[in-house]
Amino acid sequence: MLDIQLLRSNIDEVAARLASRGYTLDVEAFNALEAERKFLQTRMQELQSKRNTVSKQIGIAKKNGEDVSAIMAEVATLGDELKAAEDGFAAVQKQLDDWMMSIPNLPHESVPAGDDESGNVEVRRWGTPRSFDFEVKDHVDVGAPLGLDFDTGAKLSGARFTVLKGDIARLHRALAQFMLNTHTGEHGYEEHYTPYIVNDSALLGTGQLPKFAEDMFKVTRGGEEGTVDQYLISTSEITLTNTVADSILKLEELPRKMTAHSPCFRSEAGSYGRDTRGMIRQHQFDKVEMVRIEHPDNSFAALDEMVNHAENILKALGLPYRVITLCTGDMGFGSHKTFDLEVWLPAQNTYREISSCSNMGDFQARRMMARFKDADGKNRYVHTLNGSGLAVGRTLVAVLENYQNADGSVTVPEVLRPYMGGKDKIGG
RNA sequence: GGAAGCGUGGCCGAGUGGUUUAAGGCAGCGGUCUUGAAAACCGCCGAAGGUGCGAGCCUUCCGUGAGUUCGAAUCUCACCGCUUCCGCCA
Repeated sequence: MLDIQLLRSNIDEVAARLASRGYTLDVEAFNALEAERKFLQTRMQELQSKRNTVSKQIGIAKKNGEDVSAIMAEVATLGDELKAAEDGFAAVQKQLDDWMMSIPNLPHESVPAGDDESGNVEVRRWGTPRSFDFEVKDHVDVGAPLGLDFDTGAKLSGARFTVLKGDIARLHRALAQFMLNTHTGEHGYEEHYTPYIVNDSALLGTGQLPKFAEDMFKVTRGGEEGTVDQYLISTSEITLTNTVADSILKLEELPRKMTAHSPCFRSEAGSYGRDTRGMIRQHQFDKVEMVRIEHPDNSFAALDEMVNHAENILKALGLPYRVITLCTGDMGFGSHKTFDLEVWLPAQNTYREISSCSNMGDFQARRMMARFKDADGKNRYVHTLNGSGLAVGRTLVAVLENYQNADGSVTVPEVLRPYMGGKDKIGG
Protein backbone atom coordinates (compact mmCIF):
# COMPACT_ATOMS: atom_id res chain seq x y z
CA MET A 1 0.00 0.00 0.00
CA LEU A 2 1.22 3.46 -0.80
CA ASP A 3 1.44 6.22 1.79
CA ILE A 4 -1.85 8.09 1.50
CA GLN A 5 -0.08 11.26 2.63
CA LEU A 6 1.97 11.03 -0.54
CA LEU A 7 -1.18 10.87 -2.63
CA ARG A 8 -2.63 13.87 -0.83
CA SER A 9 0.46 16.00 -1.28
CA ASN A 10 1.95 14.80 -4.60
CA ILE A 11 -0.75 13.00 -6.48
CA ASP A 12 0.36 14.05 -9.97
CA GLU A 13 3.86 12.71 -9.43
CA VAL A 14 2.47 9.47 -8.01
CA ALA A 15 0.14 9.11 -10.98
CA ALA A 16 3.05 9.60 -13.37
CA ARG A 17 5.19 6.98 -11.67
CA LEU A 18 2.28 4.53 -11.63
CA ALA A 19 1.69 5.20 -15.32
CA SER A 20 5.25 4.00 -16.00
CA ARG A 21 4.20 0.54 -14.87
CA GLY A 22 0.92 0.62 -16.76
CA TYR A 23 -1.46 1.63 -13.97
CA THR A 24 -3.79 4.55 -14.51
CA LEU A 25 -4.72 6.47 -11.37
CA ASP A 26 -7.92 8.49 -11.65
CA VAL A 27 -6.62 11.64 -9.98
CA GLU A 28 -9.88 13.56 -10.16
CA ALA A 29 -11.92 10.75 -8.62
CA PHE A 30 -9.35 10.26 -5.89
CA ASN A 31 -9.33 13.92 -4.95
CA ALA A 32 -13.13 13.97 -4.86
CA LEU A 33 -13.33 10.91 -2.63
CA GLU A 34 -10.64 12.25 -0.35
CA ALA A 35 -12.48 15.58 0.02
CA GLU A 36 -15.64 13.71 0.93
CA ARG A 37 -13.77 11.64 3.48
CA LYS A 38 -12.34 14.74 5.08
CA PHE A 39 -15.76 16.39 5.36
CA LEU A 40 -17.47 13.29 6.78
CA GLN A 41 -14.69 12.52 9.22
CA THR A 42 -14.65 16.03 10.63
CA ARG A 43 -18.42 16.02 11.09
CA MET A 44 -18.38 12.60 12.72
CA GLN A 45 -15.65 13.54 15.14
CA GLU A 46 -17.45 16.73 16.14
CA LEU A 47 -20.56 14.72 16.99
CA GLN A 48 -18.53 12.17 18.93
CA SER A 49 -16.92 14.94 20.89
CA LYS A 50 -20.32 16.42 21.69
CA ARG A 51 -21.64 13.05 22.84
CA ASN A 52 -18.67 12.56 25.14
CA THR A 53 -19.07 15.98 26.71
CA VAL A 54 -22.80 15.66 27.28
CA SER A 55 -22.58 12.11 28.63
CA LYS A 56 -19.99 13.22 31.10
CA GLN A 57 -22.25 16.06 32.22
CA ILE A 58 -25.11 13.66 32.75
CA GLY A 59 -22.92 11.42 34.82
CA ILE A 60 -21.83 14.30 37.05
CA ALA A 61 -25.37 15.67 37.40
CA LYS A 62 -26.78 12.28 38.36
CA LYS A 63 -24.09 11.83 40.94
CA ASN A 64 -25.05 15.17 42.48
CA GLY A 65 -28.70 14.13 42.48
CA GLU A 66 -29.72 16.81 39.99
CA ASP A 67 -32.55 16.54 37.50
CA VAL A 68 -31.19 15.44 34.12
CA SER A 69 -34.40 15.33 32.07
CA ALA A 70 -33.63 18.66 30.37
CA ILE A 71 -30.20 17.52 29.16
CA MET A 72 -31.57 14.12 28.18
CA ALA A 73 -34.21 15.75 26.01
CA GLU A 74 -31.55 17.91 24.39
CA VAL A 75 -29.54 14.92 23.22
CA ALA A 76 -32.46 12.70 22.29
CA THR A 77 -31.60 12.79 18.59
CA LEU A 78 -27.82 12.86 18.99
CA GLY A 79 -27.52 9.09 18.91
CA ASP A 80 -29.27 8.74 15.56
CA GLU A 81 -27.38 11.65 14.07
CA LEU A 82 -24.08 10.18 15.19
CA LYS A 83 -24.97 6.73 13.88
CA ALA A 84 -25.76 8.19 10.47
CA ALA A 85 -22.53 10.18 10.46
CA GLU A 86 -20.47 7.13 11.44
CA ASP A 87 -22.11 4.94 8.80
CA GLY A 88 -21.55 7.57 6.14
CA PHE A 89 -17.90 7.98 7.03
CA ALA A 90 -17.31 4.23 7.25
CA ALA A 91 -18.71 3.71 3.76
CA VAL A 92 -16.45 6.33 2.20
CA GLN A 93 -13.43 5.21 4.21
CA LYS A 94 -13.95 1.66 3.01
CA GLN A 95 -14.08 2.81 -0.60
CA LEU A 96 -10.84 4.67 -0.05
CA ASP A 97 -9.19 1.71 1.72
CA ASP A 98 -10.25 -0.73 -1.00
CA TRP A 99 -8.83 1.60 -3.60
CA MET A 100 -5.55 2.04 -1.75
CA MET A 101 -5.21 -1.74 -1.44
CA SER A 102 -5.53 -2.16 -5.20
CA ILE A 103 -2.87 0.39 -6.23
CA PRO A 104 0.48 -1.21 -7.10
CA ASN A 105 3.81 -0.16 -5.63
CA LEU A 106 5.90 2.66 -7.10
CA PRO A 107 8.94 1.47 -9.06
CA HIS A 108 12.29 2.60 -7.65
CA GLU A 109 13.99 5.30 -9.70
CA SER A 110 16.70 2.85 -10.79
CA VAL A 111 14.16 0.55 -12.45
CA PRO A 112 14.36 0.73 -16.25
CA ALA A 113 11.21 1.97 -17.98
CA GLY A 114 9.41 -0.47 -20.24
CA ASP A 115 5.98 -1.78 -21.15
CA ASP A 116 6.62 -5.52 -20.94
CA GLU A 117 9.36 -8.15 -20.65
CA SER A 118 11.08 -6.83 -23.77
CA GLY A 119 12.11 -3.85 -21.65
CA ASN A 120 14.00 -5.95 -19.10
CA VAL A 121 17.74 -5.35 -18.87
CA GLU A 122 20.39 -8.06 -18.56
CA VAL A 123 22.82 -7.38 -15.72
CA ARG A 124 25.31 -10.25 -16.00
CA ARG A 125 25.81 -13.85 -17.09
CA TRP A 126 27.55 -16.72 -15.39
CA GLY A 127 28.69 -20.02 -16.87
CA THR A 128 29.00 -21.32 -20.39
CA PRO A 129 26.19 -23.40 -21.84
CA ARG A 130 27.54 -26.88 -22.50
CA SER A 131 27.88 -28.02 -26.10
CA PHE A 132 26.41 -31.45 -26.76
CA ASP A 133 27.78 -34.01 -29.25
CA PHE A 134 24.41 -35.77 -29.36
CA GLU A 135 20.84 -34.67 -29.87
CA VAL A 136 19.64 -32.84 -26.78
CA LYS A 137 16.41 -34.06 -25.21
CA ASP A 138 14.13 -31.92 -23.10
CA HIS A 139 13.48 -32.79 -19.45
CA VAL A 140 10.28 -34.68 -20.31
CA ASP A 141 12.13 -37.14 -22.50
CA VAL A 142 15.16 -37.32 -20.23
CA GLY A 143 13.02 -37.79 -17.14
CA ALA A 144 10.40 -40.25 -18.38
CA PRO A 145 12.58 -43.38 -18.07
CA LEU A 146 13.92 -42.13 -14.72
CA GLY A 147 10.55 -41.72 -12.97
CA LEU A 148 9.12 -38.42 -14.15
CA ASP A 149 5.47 -39.39 -14.59
CA PHE A 150 2.99 -36.90 -16.00
CA ASP A 151 0.30 -39.45 -16.84
CA THR A 152 -0.14 -40.58 -13.27
CA GLY A 153 -0.10 -36.98 -12.09
CA ALA A 154 -2.90 -36.20 -14.53
CA LYS A 155 -4.86 -39.27 -13.46
CA LEU A 156 -4.73 -38.22 -9.84
CA SER A 157 -5.22 -34.49 -10.14
CA GLY A 158 -5.49 -33.30 -13.73
CA ALA A 159 -3.20 -31.26 -15.91
CA ARG A 160 -0.16 -29.54 -14.43
CA PHE A 161 0.34 -32.14 -11.70
CA THR A 162 3.25 -34.59 -11.75
CA VAL A 163 4.35 -37.69 -9.93
CA LEU A 164 8.07 -38.23 -9.28
CA LYS A 165 9.41 -41.71 -8.56
CA GLY A 166 12.65 -43.34 -7.57
CA ASP A 167 15.93 -41.54 -8.14
CA ILE A 168 14.24 -38.54 -9.70
CA ALA A 169 12.06 -38.07 -6.61
CA ARG A 170 15.20 -38.34 -4.53
CA LEU A 171 17.03 -35.85 -6.74
CA HIS A 172 14.15 -33.42 -6.25
CA ARG A 173 14.42 -33.85 -2.49
CA ALA A 174 18.21 -33.54 -2.65
CA LEU A 175 17.91 -30.18 -4.39
CA ALA A 176 15.58 -28.77 -1.73
CA GLN A 177 17.79 -30.12 1.07
CA PHE A 178 20.92 -28.66 -0.50
CA MET A 179 19.32 -25.24 -0.94
CA LEU A 180 17.98 -25.15 2.59
CA ASN A 181 21.28 -26.28 4.09
CA THR A 182 23.18 -23.66 2.11
CA HIS A 183 20.92 -20.78 3.14
CA THR A 184 20.88 -21.78 6.80
CA GLY A 185 24.51 -22.89 7.03
CA GLU A 186 26.28 -20.35 4.84
CA HIS A 187 23.95 -17.41 4.23
CA GLY A 188 22.59 -16.87 7.74
CA TYR A 189 18.88 -17.48 7.23
CA GLU A 190 16.78 -19.08 9.96
CA GLU A 191 14.90 -22.17 8.86
CA HIS A 192 11.12 -22.06 9.18
CA TYR A 193 8.32 -24.54 8.71
CA THR A 194 5.02 -22.73 8.17
CA PRO A 195 1.36 -23.43 7.37
CA TYR A 196 0.36 -24.12 3.77
CA ILE A 197 -3.14 -22.77 4.39
CA VAL A 198 -3.53 -19.11 5.31
CA ASN A 199 -6.31 -16.69 6.18
CA ASP A 200 -7.20 -13.94 3.74
CA SER A 201 -5.65 -11.37 6.08
CA ALA A 202 -2.18 -12.78 5.37
CA LEU A 203 -2.79 -12.52 1.63
CA LEU A 204 -3.93 -8.93 2.00
CA GLY A 205 -0.67 -8.27 3.85
CA THR A 206 1.65 -9.53 1.14
CA GLY A 207 -0.56 -8.32 -1.73
CA GLN A 208 -2.04 -11.46 -3.34
CA LEU A 209 -5.43 -10.08 -2.28
CA PRO A 210 -7.65 -8.30 -3.04
CA LYS A 211 -6.63 -8.21 -6.72
CA PHE A 212 -5.35 -11.71 -7.51
CA ALA A 213 -7.79 -14.13 -5.91
CA GLU A 214 -8.15 -15.96 -9.24
CA ASP A 215 -4.49 -17.03 -9.04
CA MET A 216 -5.08 -18.81 -5.73
CA PHE A 217 -6.59 -22.11 -4.61
CA LYS A 218 -9.32 -21.43 -2.08
CA VAL A 219 -10.04 -24.18 0.44
CA THR A 220 -13.00 -25.13 2.58
CA ARG A 221 -13.20 -27.14 5.77
CA GLY A 222 -15.39 -30.20 5.47
CA GLY A 223 -16.81 -28.69 2.30
CA GLU A 224 -18.16 -25.69 4.22
CA GLU A 225 -17.06 -22.10 3.85
CA GLY A 226 -15.74 -20.76 7.14
CA THR A 227 -16.13 -17.31 8.58
CA VAL A 228 -12.76 -16.33 7.18
CA ASP A 229 -11.64 -17.21 3.66
CA GLN A 230 -8.66 -19.52 3.52
CA TYR A 231 -6.27 -20.29 0.68
CA LEU A 232 -3.35 -22.55 -0.16
CA ILE A 233 -0.13 -20.55 -0.19
CA SER A 234 1.24 -19.64 -3.62
CA THR A 235 4.65 -19.04 -2.03
CA SER A 236 6.03 -19.17 1.50
CA GLU A 237 6.82 -15.46 1.09
CA ILE A 238 3.26 -15.14 2.40
CA THR A 239 3.80 -16.93 5.68
CA LEU A 240 7.38 -15.83 6.28
CA THR A 241 6.71 -12.16 5.66
CA ASN A 242 3.50 -12.15 7.67
CA THR A 243 5.35 -13.44 10.73
CA VAL A 244 6.11 -9.78 11.47
CA ALA A 245 2.58 -8.50 10.78
CA ASP A 246 1.09 -6.28 13.50
CA SER A 247 4.35 -5.96 15.36
CA ILE A 248 6.90 -3.34 16.31
CA LEU A 249 10.39 -4.80 16.19
CA LYS A 250 13.30 -3.52 18.19
CA LEU A 251 16.07 -1.93 16.16
CA GLU A 252 18.47 -4.73 17.14
CA GLU A 253 16.02 -7.35 15.82
CA LEU A 254 16.79 -6.16 12.28
CA PRO A 255 17.59 -7.62 9.92
CA ARG A 256 15.54 -10.78 10.21
CA LYS A 257 16.50 -13.41 7.63
CA MET A 258 14.15 -16.35 7.13
CA THR A 259 14.00 -19.31 4.81
CA ALA A 260 11.55 -22.14 4.26
CA HIS A 261 11.04 -25.07 1.93
CA SER A 262 7.38 -25.38 1.01
CA PRO A 263 5.04 -26.43 -1.74
CA CYS A 264 3.42 -23.60 -3.67
CA PHE A 265 -0.04 -23.79 -5.20
CA ARG A 266 -1.04 -21.64 -8.15
CA SER A 267 -4.17 -21.81 -10.28
CA GLU A 268 -2.28 -20.45 -13.31
CA ALA A 269 -5.45 -18.71 -14.44
CA GLY A 270 -4.73 -16.82 -17.62
CA SER A 271 -1.82 -18.99 -18.73
CA TYR A 272 -3.78 -21.89 -20.17
CA GLY A 273 -1.76 -22.30 -23.34
CA ARG A 274 1.67 -21.61 -21.88
CA ASP A 275 4.25 -24.24 -20.95
CA THR A 276 1.76 -27.08 -21.16
CA ARG A 277 4.53 -29.62 -21.74
CA GLY A 278 6.66 -30.73 -18.82
CA MET A 279 6.96 -29.43 -15.30
CA ILE A 280 7.92 -25.83 -16.01
CA ARG A 281 4.50 -24.54 -15.00
CA GLN A 282 2.65 -26.62 -12.39
CA HIS A 283 -0.28 -26.08 -10.07
CA GLN A 284 1.91 -27.48 -7.30
CA PHE A 285 5.66 -27.00 -7.05
CA ASP A 286 8.26 -26.78 -4.32
CA LYS A 287 10.29 -23.71 -3.60
CA VAL A 288 12.92 -22.71 -1.09
CA GLU A 289 12.18 -19.12 -0.23
CA MET A 290 14.27 -16.39 1.35
CA VAL A 291 12.58 -13.50 3.14
CA ARG A 292 14.29 -10.56 4.79
CA ILE A 293 12.91 -7.91 7.12
CA GLU A 294 15.24 -4.94 6.83
CA HIS A 295 15.94 -1.41 7.99
CA PRO A 296 14.90 0.96 5.15
CA ASP A 297 18.48 2.22 4.79
CA ASN A 298 19.74 -1.31 4.15
CA SER A 299 17.11 -2.80 1.87
CA PHE A 300 18.90 -2.32 -1.44
CA ALA A 301 22.17 -3.70 -0.12
CA ALA A 302 20.11 -6.61 1.19
CA LEU A 303 18.55 -7.12 -2.22
CA ASP A 304 21.97 -7.41 -3.88
CA GLU A 305 23.06 -9.82 -1.19
CA MET A 306 19.95 -11.98 -1.60
CA VAL A 307 20.43 -12.14 -5.37
CA ASN A 308 23.95 -13.37 -4.68
CA HIS A 309 22.61 -16.02 -2.33
CA ALA A 310 20.31 -17.33 -5.04
CA GLU A 311 23.17 -17.20 -7.55
CA ASN A 312 25.36 -19.22 -5.20
CA ILE A 313 22.95 -22.14 -5.53
CA LEU A 314 23.14 -22.05 -9.31
CA LYS A 315 26.91 -21.73 -9.23
CA ALA A 316 27.24 -24.65 -6.85
CA LEU A 317 25.08 -26.73 -9.17
CA GLY A 318 27.11 -25.59 -12.17
CA LEU A 319 24.04 -24.29 -14.01
CA PRO A 320 24.63 -21.38 -16.41
CA TYR A 321 22.36 -18.41 -15.75
CA ARG A 322 21.85 -14.73 -16.25
CA VAL A 323 20.56 -11.96 -14.00
CA ILE A 324 18.09 -9.45 -15.36
CA THR A 325 16.46 -6.31 -13.96
CA LEU A 326 12.73 -6.29 -14.52
CA CYS A 327 11.47 -3.10 -16.16
CA THR A 328 8.61 -1.01 -14.76
CA GLY A 329 5.99 -2.77 -16.86
CA ASP A 330 7.05 -6.33 -15.99
CA MET A 331 7.36 -6.06 -12.22
CA GLY A 332 4.95 -7.67 -9.78
CA PHE A 333 2.17 -5.76 -8.06
CA GLY A 334 3.99 -5.04 -4.81
CA SER A 335 7.55 -4.74 -6.03
CA HIS A 336 9.78 -1.69 -5.68
CA LYS A 337 12.56 -3.37 -7.65
CA THR A 338 13.00 -6.93 -8.92
CA PHE A 339 15.89 -9.01 -10.24
CA ASP A 340 15.10 -12.29 -11.98
CA LEU A 341 17.53 -15.17 -12.32
CA GLU A 342 17.14 -17.18 -15.50
CA VAL A 343 18.73 -20.59 -15.91
CA TRP A 344 19.96 -22.03 -19.18
CA LEU A 345 17.72 -24.74 -20.64
CA PRO A 346 19.53 -26.38 -23.58
CA ALA A 347 16.43 -28.03 -25.03
CA GLN A 348 14.66 -24.68 -25.26
CA ASN A 349 17.95 -23.04 -26.25
CA THR A 350 17.14 -20.14 -23.95
CA TYR A 351 17.20 -18.85 -20.38
CA ARG A 352 14.10 -19.42 -18.26
CA GLU A 353 13.09 -17.81 -14.95
CA ILE A 354 14.15 -19.83 -11.92
CA SER A 355 14.22 -17.14 -9.24
CA SER A 356 12.74 -13.73 -8.62
CA CYS A 357 14.20 -11.47 -5.93
CA SER A 358 12.36 -8.32 -4.95
CA ASN A 359 12.67 -5.40 -2.63
CA MET A 360 9.08 -4.54 -1.73
CA GLY A 361 10.11 -1.39 0.19
CA ASP A 362 7.48 -0.50 2.79
CA PHE A 363 4.59 -1.59 0.56
CA GLN A 364 3.82 -4.84 2.36
CA ALA A 365 4.87 -3.48 5.75
CA ARG A 366 2.25 -0.76 5.51
CA ARG A 367 -0.44 -3.29 4.58
CA MET A 368 0.43 -5.60 7.45
CA MET A 369 1.50 -2.98 10.01
CA ALA A 370 5.05 -4.29 10.36
CA ARG A 371 7.19 -1.66 12.05
CA PHE A 372 10.35 -1.11 14.02
CA LYS A 373 11.35 1.47 16.60
CA ASP A 374 14.19 3.57 15.23
CA ALA A 375 17.04 5.16 17.17
CA ASP A 376 14.87 8.22 17.94
CA GLY A 377 12.11 6.03 19.36
CA LYS A 378 9.85 6.63 16.37
CA ASN A 379 7.85 3.79 14.85
CA ARG A 380 8.68 3.29 11.17
CA TYR A 381 7.72 0.70 8.60
CA VAL A 382 10.27 -2.01 7.89
CA HIS A 383 11.26 -2.93 4.36
CA THR A 384 10.45 -6.46 3.24
CA LEU A 385 12.28 -8.53 0.63
CA ASN A 386 11.68 -11.93 -0.82
CA GLY A 387 13.45 -14.16 -3.28
CA SER A 388 13.37 -17.70 -4.55
CA GLY A 389 16.38 -19.66 -3.67
CA LEU A 390 15.33 -21.50 -5.84
CA ALA A 391 12.22 -22.91 -7.45
CA VAL A 392 12.93 -26.60 -6.91
CA GLY A 393 10.88 -28.02 -9.79
CA ARG A 394 12.50 -25.79 -12.35
CA THR A 395 15.92 -26.51 -10.89
CA LEU A 396 15.22 -30.22 -11.38
CA VAL A 397 14.32 -29.46 -15.00
CA ALA A 398 17.58 -27.57 -15.43
CA VAL A 399 19.66 -30.37 -13.91
CA LEU A 400 18.00 -33.02 -16.08
CA GLU A 401 18.60 -31.05 -19.25
CA ASN A 402 22.07 -29.70 -18.55
CA TYR A 403 23.48 -32.92 -17.07
CA GLN A 404 21.97 -35.43 -19.52
CA ASN A 405 24.27 -37.98 -21.16
CA ALA A 406 24.13 -39.71 -24.52
CA ASP A 407 23.26 -43.05 -22.88
CA GLY A 408 20.13 -41.61 -21.27
CA SER A 409 21.66 -41.25 -17.82
CA VAL A 410 21.95 -37.99 -15.90
CA THR A 411 25.11 -37.03 -14.04
CA VAL A 412 24.42 -35.94 -10.45
CA PRO A 413 26.01 -32.55 -9.72
CA GLU A 414 28.79 -33.04 -7.23
CA VAL A 415 27.24 -31.01 -4.41
CA LEU A 416 24.15 -33.23 -4.50
CA ARG A 417 25.94 -36.57 -4.28
CA PRO A 418 25.97 -36.67 -0.46
CA TYR A 419 22.19 -36.38 -0.61
CA MET A 420 21.98 -39.17 -3.21
CA GLY A 421 23.75 -41.84 -1.25
CA GLY A 422 26.98 -41.04 -3.08
CA LYS A 423 25.61 -41.78 -6.54
CA ASP A 424 27.35 -39.88 -9.35
CA LYS A 425 24.66 -40.57 -11.92
CA ILE A 426 21.11 -41.82 -12.22
CA GLY A 427 19.60 -43.95 -14.98
CA GLY A 428 21.41 -45.14 -18.06
C1' G B 1 -17.55 -34.39 19.14
C1' G B 2 -18.91 -33.24 24.73
C1' A B 3 -17.92 -29.97 29.22
C1' A B 4 -15.83 -25.83 31.79
C1' G B 5 -12.92 -21.50 32.07
C1' C B 6 -10.22 -17.32 30.06
C1' G B 7 -8.89 -13.03 26.32
C1' U B 8 -7.11 -5.48 29.42
C1' G B 9 -0.78 -1.56 27.02
C1' G B 10 6.17 -4.67 25.57
C1' C B 11 5.08 -8.16 30.01
C1' C B 12 2.29 -9.12 34.73
C1' G B 13 -2.19 -7.39 36.60
C1' A B 14 -6.67 -4.20 38.94
C1' G B 15 -11.04 -2.64 37.05
C1' U B 16 -18.86 -5.71 36.76
C1' G B 17 -22.71 1.06 33.69
C1' G B 18 -20.92 7.54 34.87
C1' U B 19 -14.71 12.96 35.54
C1' U B 20 -11.37 5.72 33.32
C1' U B 21 -7.95 10.94 31.02
C1' A B 22 -7.48 2.27 32.20
C1' A B 23 -4.94 1.74 39.08
C1' G B 24 -0.49 -0.74 40.58
C1' G B 25 3.93 -3.41 39.38
C1' C B 26 7.96 -5.12 36.02
C1' A B 27 10.87 -3.90 31.85
C1' G B 28 12.68 0.49 29.11
C1' C B 29 14.35 5.81 28.75
C1' G B 30 16.09 10.50 31.20
C1' G B 31 17.80 12.67 35.79
C1' U B 32 19.65 13.14 41.16
C1' C B 33 23.31 10.69 44.04
C1' U B 34 28.31 7.97 43.04
C1' U B 35 35.42 7.69 41.34
C1' G B 36 32.35 4.08 38.43
C1' A B 37 28.36 0.76 39.02
C1' A B 38 24.35 -1.06 41.95
C1' A B 39 20.58 0.42 45.29
C1' A B 40 17.38 4.37 46.51
C1' C B 41 14.64 8.58 44.95
C1' C B 42 12.34 11.94 41.01
C1' G B 43 10.38 12.31 36.09
C1' C B 44 9.02 10.22 31.31
C1' C B 45 7.01 5.94 29.15
C1' G B 46 0.87 2.18 24.14
C1' A B 47 -1.08 2.37 18.94
C1' A B 48 -3.73 4.42 14.71
C1' G B 49 -5.99 8.58 12.53
C1' G B 50 -7.83 13.72 11.75
C1' U B 51 -6.63 18.94 11.96
C1' G B 52 -3.11 22.97 12.33
C1' C B 53 3.00 26.59 10.04
C1' G B 54 3.54 25.27 15.08
C1' A B 55 3.03 24.52 20.73
C1' G B 56 -1.35 22.07 20.49
C1' C B 57 -6.44 20.42 19.95
C1' C B 58 -9.77 16.41 18.59
C1' U B 59 -11.33 11.19 17.47
C1' U B 60 -10.80 5.91 17.78
C1' C B 61 -8.76 1.40 20.03
C1' C B 62 -9.51 -3.27 26.45
C1' G B 63 -9.64 -10.61 21.10
C1' U B 64 -13.11 -9.40 16.43
C1' G B 65 -17.94 -7.81 14.78
C1' A B 66 -22.91 -6.42 15.74
C1' G B 67 -26.40 -4.61 19.56
C1' U B 68 -28.61 -2.12 24.26
C1' U B 69 -27.75 2.98 26.54
C1' C B 70 -27.45 10.03 27.00
C1' G B 71 -22.95 7.11 28.43
C1' A B 72 -19.82 0.29 27.65
C1' A B 73 -13.33 -2.55 29.34
C1' U B 74 -17.94 -3.49 32.29
C1' C B 75 -24.55 -5.61 29.90
C1' U B 76 -26.56 -8.85 25.35
C1' C B 77 -25.62 -11.86 20.84
C1' A B 78 -22.40 -14.04 17.22
C1' C B 79 -17.61 -15.25 15.82
C1' C B 80 -12.16 -15.97 16.57
C1' G B 81 -8.24 -17.57 19.70
C1' C B 82 -6.14 -19.82 24.14
C1' U B 83 -6.29 -23.20 28.57
C1' U B 84 -8.11 -27.61 31.21
C1' C B 85 -10.89 -32.31 31.40
C1' C B 86 -13.43 -36.37 28.53
C1' G B 87 -13.86 -38.86 23.68
C1' C B 88 -11.52 -39.71 18.93
C1' C B 89 -7.06 -39.49 16.13
C1' A B 90 -1.42 -39.36 12.76
